[in-house]
Amino acid sequence: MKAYNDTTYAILGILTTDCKSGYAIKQFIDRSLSHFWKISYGQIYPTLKLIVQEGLAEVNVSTTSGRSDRNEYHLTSKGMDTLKNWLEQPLQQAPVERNEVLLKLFFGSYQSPEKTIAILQDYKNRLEIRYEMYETIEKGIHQHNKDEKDAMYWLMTLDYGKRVTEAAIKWCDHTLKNWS
Amino acid sequence: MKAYNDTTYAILGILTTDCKSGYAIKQFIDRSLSHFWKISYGQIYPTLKLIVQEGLAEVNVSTTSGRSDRNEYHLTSKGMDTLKNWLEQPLQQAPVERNEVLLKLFFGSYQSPEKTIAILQDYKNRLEIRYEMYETIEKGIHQHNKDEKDAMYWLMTLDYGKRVTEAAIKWCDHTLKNWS
DNA sequence: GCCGTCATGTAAATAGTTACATGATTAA
DNA sequence: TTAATCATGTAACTATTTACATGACGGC
Repeated sequence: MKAYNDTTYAILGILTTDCKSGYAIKQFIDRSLSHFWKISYGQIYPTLKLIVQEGLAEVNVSTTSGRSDRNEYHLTSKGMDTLKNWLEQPLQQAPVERNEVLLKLFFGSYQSPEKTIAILQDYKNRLEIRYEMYETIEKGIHQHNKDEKDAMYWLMTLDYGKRVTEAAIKWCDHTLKNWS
Repeated sequence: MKAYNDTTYAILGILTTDCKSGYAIKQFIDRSLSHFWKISYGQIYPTLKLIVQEGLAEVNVSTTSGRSDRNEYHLTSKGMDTLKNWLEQPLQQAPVERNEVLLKLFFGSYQSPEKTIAILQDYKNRLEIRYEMYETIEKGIHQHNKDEKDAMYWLMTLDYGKRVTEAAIKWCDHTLKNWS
């Protein structure tokens, strides 16, 4: 079976929900997937074109009064098979997360401790904002998608985000404490 | 002050250690930086060329008997200033870590629970291997770089890796328990 | 009339990996 | 002599972001 990149599979997956247009996909990603996957329009539209070319989805124009026309993409059975096949494949080598904070900290001896502390404090603030965002998304799922069979899986990914973010916040606290 | 990409700053930072050639930089990254930053030769050599063009380092050929000639790069004061200036800059918007496991889990309802469990188990194994790698690097720093002023900072980045990985492992356990 | 949202798309630039090419030295 | 390590580099490809271009509709 032909292989595609993960971004293509992400879009195939989203097309199983009721997000069917490029615009709706972008919104879905920003609202529900953004803690572990981001895609820009510059990737979405060309990828949708590819998906149709490959026969993984069919497109039809939906005209709703009071709205711009939208292209609706519907998975074909070939598209669904392709998605399921990818789900079954073993994990690829995990790409290393590039962490700008750690990179700066690594060379911290060329900087005053005050500056390093400021960076850590800033990072901690960002992590806390992120944690709150996860909780907001979580509440949204509990309220609006409680019955959906997908909801449980979506909540698991959020739980991951919360746990890892919490550990990072604790590391900030611990590291900051070593200086005071 | 002119801006470069983070990979360029990473290389400038490494040139402050006693790794002075492209080959030595690659080894240093693979041994000490690989848990949060990876760079391939395809980036290192062109970037070193750029660094010299920009006057951030000077190159001279070192001939050691019984070794191939190696190009040694030495930071200029302009290079050192550029590094220090970057260290002081506030953090950029943190790029989202793309996580293939979470992406597959997100669409887990299109797969049998057994397959999902297998993916989580596989992920947990990888995380455990990664955790052990961190401990190995940590021991190496304790033994060989104890006196270096950088060592403390290097250990902090490893502590981050360990804490975050531990949290991810616990999430795997917790998520797997929900199915059994 | 203007702003926000809905909606689709492309071009150029940037970033990064992979595969390839080359060649010296050393130890088994 | 052959494999491993040291050493440098490029070309092609893949991935991705950013900035731009366009336009409709609804509400203030």
